[in-house]
Formats: sequence, C-alpha cells, structure tokens
Amino acid sequence: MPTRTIQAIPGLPIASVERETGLSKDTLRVWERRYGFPTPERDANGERLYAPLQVRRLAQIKRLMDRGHRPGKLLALDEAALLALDELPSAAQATPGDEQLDAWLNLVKTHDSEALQQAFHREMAKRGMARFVQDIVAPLIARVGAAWSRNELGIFEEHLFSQHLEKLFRTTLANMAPQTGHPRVLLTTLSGEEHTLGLLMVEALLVVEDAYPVLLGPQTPIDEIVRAASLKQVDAVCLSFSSAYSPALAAQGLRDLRQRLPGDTQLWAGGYGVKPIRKPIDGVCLVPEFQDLFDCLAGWRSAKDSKPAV
Amino acid sequence: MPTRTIQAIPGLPIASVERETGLSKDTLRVWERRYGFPTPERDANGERLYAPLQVRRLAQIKRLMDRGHRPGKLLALDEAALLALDELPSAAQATPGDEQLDAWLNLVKTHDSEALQQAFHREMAKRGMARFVQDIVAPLIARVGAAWSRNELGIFEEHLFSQHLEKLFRTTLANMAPQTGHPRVLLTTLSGEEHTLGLLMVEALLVVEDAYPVLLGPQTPIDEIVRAASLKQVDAVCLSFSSAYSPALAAQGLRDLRQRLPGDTQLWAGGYGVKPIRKPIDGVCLVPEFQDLFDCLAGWRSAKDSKPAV
DNA sequence: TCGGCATATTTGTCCTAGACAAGTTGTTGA
DNA sequence: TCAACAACTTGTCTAGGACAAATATGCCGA
Repeated sequence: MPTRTIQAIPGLPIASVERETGLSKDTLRVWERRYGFPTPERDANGERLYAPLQVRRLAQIKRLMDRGHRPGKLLALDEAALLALDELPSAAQATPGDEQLDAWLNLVKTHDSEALQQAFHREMAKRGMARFVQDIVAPLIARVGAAWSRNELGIFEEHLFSQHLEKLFRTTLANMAPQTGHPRVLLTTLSGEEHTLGLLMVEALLVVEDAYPVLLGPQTPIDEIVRAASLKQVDAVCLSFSSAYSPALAAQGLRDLRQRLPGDTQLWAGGYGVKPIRKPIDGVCLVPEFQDLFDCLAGWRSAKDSKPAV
Repeated sequence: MPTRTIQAIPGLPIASVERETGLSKDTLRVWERRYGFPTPERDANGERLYAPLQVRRLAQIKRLMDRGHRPGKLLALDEAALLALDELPSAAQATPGDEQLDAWLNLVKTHDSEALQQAFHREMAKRGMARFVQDIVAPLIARVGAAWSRNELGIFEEHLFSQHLEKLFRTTLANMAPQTGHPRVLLTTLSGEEHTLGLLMVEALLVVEDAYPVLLGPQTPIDEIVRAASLKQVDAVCLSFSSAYSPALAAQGLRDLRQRLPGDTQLWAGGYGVKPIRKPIDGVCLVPEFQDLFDCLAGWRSAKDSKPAV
C-alpha cells in the first residue's frame, strides 16, 4: 500500500484537466495564449502540467461562467475577487421559500438518505402525485441547483439527490403500470440534453391523468423521434429542456421537429429551458409550468371529442 | 426488415462525430491524413462534414477495435470485409442460449415492449439475478450494440431497450432494499461517461451478494468521488466504462483517482471500456467481466478477515 | 427615456502539419 | 523456445492562425 505523499503531484496533464473542469483542451490552450492564465509548467517533453491549485480555480471559473459571467472578466480577476463573486450575487437567491423546503435542502446537504427517502414517500402520500410534483419536487430541484451554484453543496450531494428522486419515480411508476389510456405521449429530449428527471415527472403526471406515456430516455436525434412517433403511434411528442439548454438551440430543434412530424401529432415542450422563449412557435405548445401540461392534455381531449372516429 | 434510409442531410460536423463514435477529433483528423479515411466534405468555411454512412462505418470500426483489431488493418478493408469481421469472430461468445438471444433481439427490433418486459421477469425468476445478468443481460446488450452497428436497428429501439432494463433493475433493486451489508461500494462513472446501465447491473450483483452499494449516478469529477468516498465511508469505489470511453483516458483517470483516494479504499474498474487496458495499474482492480467482480469481493472479504478489528 | 438596429468585441472551436512516446509486431541469436 | 532489440503503429500533444456565433456597445429615432 503506497504512502500518499502530498508534494508528489507534479501537475495534471491537459487531458485530466479537460475531464475535471469540462473545459476543452482548445479552450485551455487559447486562454493561456490570450489571458495569460492558466500558467502550466512543462514536463521533459514540453507538455503542459497544470498545478492542482490552478485546476481548482479553473473549475471555479467554469461554475461562475455557468451563472452568466464572462470569461474575459473572470480571468482578469484575482483570487479574492473571484471568491467574493462566488459568495454574493446569485441572482434570485432571495426566494422567500418555505421553511419546509429549506429543511429538505438541509437533508440533501447532510446526505441523510434515509430521512430524505422517507420524507418523499410521506409527502407524496399526503398530497397526491400532481401536487407533490408541482409543490415539492420542482421547487426543490430549483433550490438544489441554486445551492450548488452558490457552492453550498457539491456534485456528490446533487447526484445523490437525483438518484433518490429517480428511484422514487421509477418504482412508483412501475407499480402504476399503465397499459392503456389516451393520449399516447412520447417522452424524450433532444441530443445534448441529458436530464431525465423532467421526463420522469411528466411521465408521473400523465399516468395519474390516465394518459399513456412512452418514455424513450434522453438524447434522441430528430429523425429518430419522428420514426418513434410513427412506429409507436403516439398522439403527441413531449420534449423536456433544462435551464442549461440554449434557448436558441431549443427553438431551432422544435422548428425542425415540427416540420418533420405529421400534422396531427402534437408537439409539447416543457422545462425551465423553454421559459426564455418569447416568440411562440407555430404548431408547438410551450409548457413552461407543469400546470400548462394539463391544459395541453385538455386541449387534445376536447379536439379529439369533436372528431371522435380515427 | 428493410434497411433504414439515410436522411439527406449534408453531413455531420466533427464534434458530432466525436460524440457519436467516441473517436477524438485528433484521431479523426490523423486517420484522414494517414489512411485516407474518412473522406469528409468541407462546408463553405472549410470545416469537415462527415457523411452519415461514413460515421456509421467509423462506429463499426471503433467497435471492432474494442474487440482487439488494429486500426491500420481495419481502415484498409472495404465494406464487405468489415461486415464479415463483424459477424464472424465475435461469435466466439457462442453462448448456448444463442437462439434465445436472437429471439430477444427480435423483440427489441419489433419494439414489443410487453413481451420483452415479461421475458425479462420470467428469466430473472428462473435463473436468479447473478446468472441473469451474466448470461442474458450483458450478452444481449452486446448483441443490441452489434445490431445497431449493422444498421439493423436504430437509436429509438436502443433507447427503448435501455429504458426497459433500467426500469427492471430499478424496481427490483428498490424491493431488495439493502440497509446494511459489507463491503460498502460507491458506484459511479468519471466525467464523460454517461452510461448508467453498467452501474445498475453491478448494483444488482452487489446486493444479492450482501454488499452495500451506494449508487451515485454517472459523471462525477474525481475530487467529488474522493469526497463522497470519505463522507459515505465506503470500502471500495467501483467505476464503469463503456466501450465508447477512450482506454487511455480511463487509465489516466484511474491513476489520478488512485492517487487521491485513501490507501485502504479499494478501486475497481469494470465494463467493456477497460478490456483494451493491458497494463495493470498499481492499486486498481480491473474487472472486465462480471465474474471478476466476485473475485474482487472475495478478495476484500478475505483481506478484512485477516485484520478484523477496525 | 427607451426600444430597435448596426457595429465592435469577445470567445469557442476548427484548421494545418509536425513531433514524439508508448505500445505492438517482427527479427535475430542463444 | 524464448529473450532482446529494432521497426513500425498509433494516439495525443504542440503551435499559431482563422472565423462565426454570441454578446456588448453605440447610435438613432420616437
């Protein structure tokens, strides 16, 4: 068993830094050229070796960029200013939320898996699925995201939280076993959007409303969505966009998909990622809030009633 | 089943090809330079646009490389020879349940969700979890991947198949509810590796062996893995790598992680992605096959017995 | 004062082409 | 038959240069 020597780490090669920070090799090199940071050492072969401290700072800068800051500014700042930014101005931090949500956020922070799982089950039984999703889960996810960007909890806690929710929804849904129901709705995301939780929440809401969701998982290319819609004979396709997804990309993707989908197949788009889309897209139903999903559903049903035979 | 028609898009940019095939941009460019394949068009700006057919072939070549073939040979072959290679020598896996697997593959191709789900449950009950995973699920996943590379089924079928497996494992695991057991094993993947199925299979095997898995989900940065291991007090960390993950990156990541993890915490690495790693890494247990997982487990338990008090 | 539009800057990704180390294969000699 | 050495293969790194998409800034008219 090797004794761990602290100083023994000369530095990380560029590939490791890419993996750890999510900044591409090209970006790392071009930052060094343009801004003079980072300043990696070189090994005998002239290849970059990044000091662990700089890697840490790069990760911090990446986090701030995800909050909307621009690299040009961030890279000019020194250590202290960076930390100050990290603490302070996370936009809508002052959500005057319930104490209950705060209590739950605390369970997430302390990785109290058992308590969290129990609380979830209790609250779902108490409120019913629809209200549970809208009043608890969705706000809590937003809360956790905000806390992460404020560096109050790490990726580890966030992953654990996601896993608990996924487990909860999947087991609950498995027991509800929808073998029928209308409309039939295909659930997926476009390539580049990996978040599955939104889909699971929608699936849960659809099931309790006696619709028939077909969960396809994330990241389906557009032509495959079209093929799936046809083969599974769905009445609607529902896409989910997280806030990380570029609104322009989302709008473009929705237009592309709308064009290739049969006219009588509805197209719904939900999630935080569609909120910034101002202009309505022809033939696409934007569902920024879960409440709107019920409107879509009702809309389809009344349309169906007016021309019943298919 | 008719071969699916390739859509008339101009071509994929290099970044998309990297994502789809798992071949790095550098590799794609150097192959073009050295072997004259692939031969992408260029857009108005001189940037590469890869024909969908060539992307498919690149993915096929990658698959064959994971089986041990060398790129120099593969890239010199024509379409027919490549397909022949794809069929033949992998049949070394001529598991006796061959016809059965083919029958199941057919269920995947025809999106017969109900029949597939039923067959899964029946077979799991019949064989028990361990044999079910090793004899059915793992080969079937390989089969589906091969069928995809032969263009016999699309992403849609593959996603649907994955969703069924995920549902199956998650519901089964939820009911087994491990609140105790040893060793405690943290399950996750490095950043860049998104596949969750491997983790779920390992979790299932660990639970039936009376270990205590902690499922963290995919894409955890190294320092967060270290923090999670410490906070959750695990005895081992188990990473999963799919065949798309670059072996060099995997090895580098494992070395990085090994260095930061406490010496008494074991590190296991499994999945198709570790098969091409020849050189053993100091202090890391490579688990290319599920069978080897049991050896790791037994190894830990005998080591623990020899110094019981902790 | 404010919204809309044209211009300027910022920024990530792509390009070429050369180099080299680690791994694999092939050959020679004991 | 097997070890040692040479030759080849192959992925990843290097260096700037270039450009388009995203974002910021300035300007004009209402």
